[in-house]
Amino acid sequence: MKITKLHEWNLAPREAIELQKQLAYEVVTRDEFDAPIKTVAGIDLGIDVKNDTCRAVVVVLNFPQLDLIETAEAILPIQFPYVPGLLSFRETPVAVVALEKLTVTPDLILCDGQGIAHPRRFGIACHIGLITGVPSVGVAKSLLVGKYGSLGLTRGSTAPLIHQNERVGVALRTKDNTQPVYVSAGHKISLETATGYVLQCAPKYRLPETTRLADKMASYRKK
DNA sequence: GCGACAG
DNA sequence: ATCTTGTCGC
Repeated sequence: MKITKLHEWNLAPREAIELQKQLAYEVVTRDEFDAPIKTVAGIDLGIDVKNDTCRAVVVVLNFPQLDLIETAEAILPIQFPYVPGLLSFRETPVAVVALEKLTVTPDLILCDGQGIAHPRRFGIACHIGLITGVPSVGVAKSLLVGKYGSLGLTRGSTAPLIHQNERVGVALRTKDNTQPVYVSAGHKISLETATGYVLQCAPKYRLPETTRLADKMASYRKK
Protein backbone atom coordinates (compact mmCIF):
# COMPACT_ATOMS: atom_id res chain seq x y z
CA MET A 1 0.00 0.00 0.00
CA LYS A 2 1.00 3.62 -0.49
CA ILE A 3 2.02 5.66 2.50
CA THR A 4 2.45 9.43 2.79
CA LYS A 5 5.62 10.76 4.32
CA LEU A 6 4.46 13.55 6.59
CA HIS A 7 7.81 14.31 8.22
CA GLU A 8 11.29 13.08 9.07
CA TRP A 9 11.72 10.46 11.78
CA ASN A 10 15.21 11.28 13.05
CA LEU A 11 14.09 13.90 15.52
CA ALA A 12 15.31 14.68 19.00
CA PRO A 13 12.85 13.58 21.69
CA ARG A 14 11.98 17.15 22.44
CA GLU A 15 11.16 17.85 18.80
CA ALA A 16 9.15 14.66 18.59
CA ILE A 17 6.99 15.82 21.47
CA GLU A 18 6.26 19.13 19.76
CA LEU A 19 5.42 17.33 16.53
CA GLN A 20 2.98 15.08 18.38
CA LYS A 21 1.20 18.10 19.79
CA GLN A 22 0.74 19.47 16.29
CA LEU A 23 -0.26 16.20 14.67
CA ALA A 24 -2.76 15.53 17.44
CA TYR A 25 -4.96 18.27 15.97
CA GLU A 26 -5.31 16.24 12.76
CA VAL A 27 -6.69 13.16 14.48
CA VAL A 28 -10.34 12.42 13.80
CA THR A 29 -12.15 10.58 16.58
CA ARG A 30 -15.36 9.82 14.76
CA ASP A 31 -16.23 7.28 12.10
CA GLU A 32 -15.00 8.51 8.77
CA PHE A 33 -14.77 5.62 6.34
CA ASP A 34 -16.82 3.79 3.75
CA ALA A 35 -18.68 0.82 5.15
CA PRO A 36 -18.57 -2.05 5.00
CA ILE A 37 -15.11 -3.00 6.22
CA LYS A 38 -13.89 -5.88 4.08
CA THR A 39 -10.28 -6.27 5.18
CA VAL A 40 -8.55 -5.69 8.50
CA ALA A 41 -4.82 -5.50 9.11
CA GLY A 42 -3.14 -6.26 12.42
CA ILE A 43 0.36 -4.98 13.15
CA ASP A 44 2.56 -6.48 15.83
CA LEU A 45 5.63 -4.42 16.75
CA GLY A 46 8.58 -5.43 18.80
CA ILE A 47 12.30 -5.18 19.29
CA ASP A 48 15.08 -7.74 19.32
CA VAL A 49 17.56 -6.58 21.96
CA LYS A 50 20.21 -9.06 20.80
CA ASN A 51 20.29 -7.67 17.27
CA ASP A 52 19.38 -4.10 18.14
CA THR A 53 16.53 -4.24 15.63
CA CYS A 54 12.87 -3.33 15.41
CA ARG A 55 10.45 -5.74 13.78
CA ALA A 56 6.97 -5.37 12.36
CA VAL A 57 4.69 -8.22 11.38
CA VAL A 58 1.53 -7.39 9.50
CA VAL A 59 -1.36 -9.71 8.80
CA VAL A 60 -4.36 -8.88 6.65
CA LEU A 61 -7.61 -10.73 7.21
CA ASN A 62 -10.85 -10.52 5.30
CA PHE A 63 -13.78 -9.39 7.42
CA PRO A 64 -15.81 -10.76 9.05
CA GLN A 65 -14.59 -14.21 7.99
CA LEU A 66 -11.09 -13.53 9.35
CA ASP A 67 -9.30 -15.68 6.79
CA LEU A 68 -5.64 -14.77 6.35
CA ILE A 69 -5.16 -13.15 2.96
CA GLU A 70 -1.70 -11.55 3.18
CA THR A 71 1.28 -11.05 5.47
CA ALA A 72 4.32 -8.78 5.44
CA GLU A 73 7.34 -8.33 7.66
CA ALA A 74 10.15 -5.83 8.05
CA ILE A 75 13.20 -5.48 10.25
CA LEU A 76 15.22 -2.30 10.75
CA PRO A 77 18.03 -1.21 13.06
CA ILE A 78 16.85 0.63 16.16
CA GLN A 79 17.40 4.35 15.67
CA PHE A 80 15.34 5.95 18.41
CA PRO A 81 15.41 5.27 22.16
CA TYR A 82 12.46 3.90 24.03
CA VAL A 83 10.83 6.85 25.71
CA PRO A 84 7.35 6.37 27.21
CA GLY A 85 5.04 8.45 25.05
CA LEU A 86 7.37 8.48 22.04
CA LEU A 87 7.00 4.87 20.99
CA SER A 88 5.82 5.79 17.52
CA PHE A 89 9.15 7.39 16.68
CA ARG A 90 10.86 4.12 17.51
CA GLU A 91 8.43 1.65 15.94
CA THR A 92 6.57 3.40 13.13
CA PRO A 93 9.42 3.46 10.58
CA VAL A 94 9.60 -0.33 10.51
CA ALA A 95 5.81 -0.56 10.41
CA VAL A 96 5.85 1.68 7.35
CA VAL A 97 8.29 -0.59 5.52
CA ALA A 98 6.12 -3.61 6.26
CA LEU A 99 2.88 -1.88 5.27
CA GLU A 100 4.38 -0.69 1.99
CA LYS A 101 4.95 -4.33 1.05
CA LEU A 102 1.22 -5.06 1.15
CA THR A 103 -0.43 -5.49 -2.23
CA VAL A 104 -3.80 -4.64 -0.73
CA THR A 105 -4.83 -1.55 1.20
CA PRO A 106 -6.69 -2.68 4.31
CA ASP A 107 -9.90 -0.92 5.36
CA LEU A 108 -8.91 -0.89 9.01
CA ILE A 109 -5.62 -1.23 10.89
CA LEU A 110 -5.32 -2.61 14.41
CA CYS A 111 -2.08 -1.37 15.96
CA ASP A 112 0.03 -2.81 18.76
CA GLY A 113 -0.02 0.15 21.16
CA GLN A 114 -2.14 3.09 22.22
CA GLY A 115 -4.30 5.42 20.17
CA ILE A 116 -5.44 8.58 21.92
CA ALA A 117 -4.96 6.94 25.34
CA HIS A 118 -1.70 8.85 25.41
CA PRO A 119 -0.34 11.84 27.37
CA ARG A 120 -0.69 14.05 24.29
CA ARG A 121 -3.54 12.08 22.72
CA PHE A 122 -1.24 10.87 19.96
CA GLY A 123 -0.18 7.26 20.36
CA ILE A 124 1.28 5.09 17.62
CA ALA A 125 -2.15 4.08 16.31
CA CYS A 126 -2.96 7.74 15.64
CA HIS A 127 0.38 8.20 13.92
CA ILE A 128 -0.09 5.17 11.68
CA GLY A 129 -3.65 6.20 10.92
CA LEU A 130 -2.52 9.66 9.92
CA ILE A 131 0.27 8.59 7.57
CA THR A 132 -1.74 5.82 5.95
CA GLY A 133 -5.06 7.61 5.80
CA VAL A 134 -6.62 4.32 6.88
CA PRO A 135 -8.89 4.11 9.93
CA SER A 136 -6.78 2.81 12.81
CA VAL A 137 -7.28 1.48 16.30
CA GLY A 138 -4.90 1.22 19.24
CA VAL A 139 -4.92 -2.21 20.90
CA ALA A 140 -2.43 -2.25 23.77
CA LYS A 141 -1.47 -5.02 26.18
CA SER A 142 -0.78 -2.63 29.03
CA LEU A 143 -1.57 0.93 30.06
CA LEU A 144 0.41 4.05 29.35
CA VAL A 145 -1.99 6.49 30.98
CA GLY A 146 -5.45 6.35 32.52
CA LYS A 147 -7.31 4.23 35.00
CA TYR A 148 -10.41 2.07 34.91
CA GLY A 149 -12.78 0.53 37.44
CA SER A 150 -14.12 -2.97 37.86
CA LEU A 151 -14.21 -5.07 34.72
CA GLY A 152 -16.39 -8.14 34.15
CA LEU A 153 -14.62 -11.45 33.66
CA THR A 154 -16.45 -12.51 30.52
CA ARG A 155 -15.60 -11.89 26.87
CA GLY A 156 -16.99 -8.56 25.73
CA SER A 157 -16.87 -6.89 29.13
CA THR A 158 -15.65 -3.29 29.02
CA ALA A 159 -14.81 -0.53 31.46
CA PRO A 160 -14.14 3.07 30.45
CA LEU A 161 -10.52 4.18 30.57
CA ILE A 162 -10.28 7.65 32.07
CA HIS A 163 -7.35 10.04 31.90
CA GLN A 164 -7.53 13.62 33.17
CA ASN A 165 -11.31 13.37 33.36
CA GLU A 166 -11.53 12.33 29.72
CA ARG A 167 -12.72 9.00 28.41
CA VAL A 168 -9.75 8.03 26.24
CA GLY A 169 -10.50 4.35 25.67
CA VAL A 170 -11.81 1.13 27.20
CA ALA A 171 -10.41 -1.92 28.91
CA LEU A 172 -11.84 -4.81 26.89
CA ARG A 173 -11.95 -8.47 27.81
CA THR A 174 -11.62 -10.38 24.52
CA LYS A 175 -11.79 -13.80 26.18
CA ASP A 176 -13.23 -15.12 29.44
CA ASN A 177 -10.88 -14.89 32.43
CA THR A 178 -7.87 -13.46 30.64
CA GLN A 179 -6.09 -10.15 30.77
CA PRO A 180 -7.97 -7.39 28.95
CA VAL A 181 -6.61 -5.31 26.11
CA TYR A 182 -6.82 -1.54 26.08
CA VAL A 183 -8.61 -0.11 23.09
CA SER A 184 -8.41 3.50 22.04
CA ALA A 185 -9.28 5.34 18.87
CA GLY A 186 -6.47 5.83 16.40
CA HIS A 187 -7.81 7.89 13.50
CA LYS A 188 -11.06 8.16 11.54
CA ILE A 189 -12.93 5.92 13.94
CA SER A 190 -14.92 6.25 17.14
CA LEU A 191 -14.20 4.35 20.32
CA GLU A 192 -17.51 2.52 20.12
CA THR A 193 -16.94 1.34 16.58
CA ALA A 194 -13.33 0.47 17.29
CA THR A 195 -14.28 -1.63 20.30
CA GLY A 196 -16.76 -3.59 18.21
CA TYR A 197 -14.20 -4.42 15.54
CA VAL A 198 -11.55 -5.41 18.05
CA LEU A 199 -13.96 -7.79 19.70
CA GLN A 200 -14.98 -9.29 16.37
CA CYS A 201 -11.36 -9.73 15.29
CA ALA A 202 -10.22 -11.02 18.66
CA PRO A 203 -10.52 -14.71 17.76
CA LYS A 204 -7.71 -14.18 15.25
CA TYR A 205 -6.10 -11.01 16.53
CA ARG A 206 -5.56 -11.63 20.21
CA LEU A 207 -2.54 -9.73 21.41
CA PRO A 208 -2.17 -10.93 25.03
CA GLU A 209 -2.45 -14.60 24.14
CA THR A 210 -0.38 -14.25 20.99
CA THR A 211 2.39 -12.54 22.90
CA ARG A 212 2.41 -15.09 25.69
CA LEU A 213 2.51 -17.94 23.23
CA ALA A 214 5.42 -16.35 21.39
CA ASP A 215 7.25 -15.84 24.69
CA LYS A 216 6.67 -19.42 25.76
CA MET A 217 7.89 -20.79 22.45
CA ALA A 218 10.99 -18.62 22.59
CA SER A 219 11.97 -19.64 26.12
CA TYR A 220 11.05 -23.27 25.44
CA ARG A 221 13.29 -23.31 22.41
CA LYS A 222 16.28 -22.15 24.43
CA LYS A 223 16.00 -25.22 26.69
C1' DG B 1 9.91 16.36 44.68
C1' DC B 2 8.22 11.40 43.76
C1' DG B 3 6.31 7.90 41.10
C1' DA B 4 4.63 6.09 36.67
C1' DC B 5 5.89 4.74 32.25
C1' DA B 6 2.61 1.58 25.12
C1' DG B 7 6.84 -1.74 23.17
C1' DA C 1 10.91 -5.54 25.05
C1' DT C 2 13.04 -9.49 28.40
C1' DC C 3 13.83 -12.42 32.72
C1' DT C 4 11.60 -15.86 35.85
C1' DT C 5 8.64 -20.42 39.74
C1' DG C 6 5.00 -22.34 40.76
C1' DT C 7 0.19 -22.93 39.76
C1' DC C 8 -4.24 -23.46 37.27
C1' DG C 9 -7.10 -25.15 33.65
C1' DC C 10 -8.22 -27.64 29.42
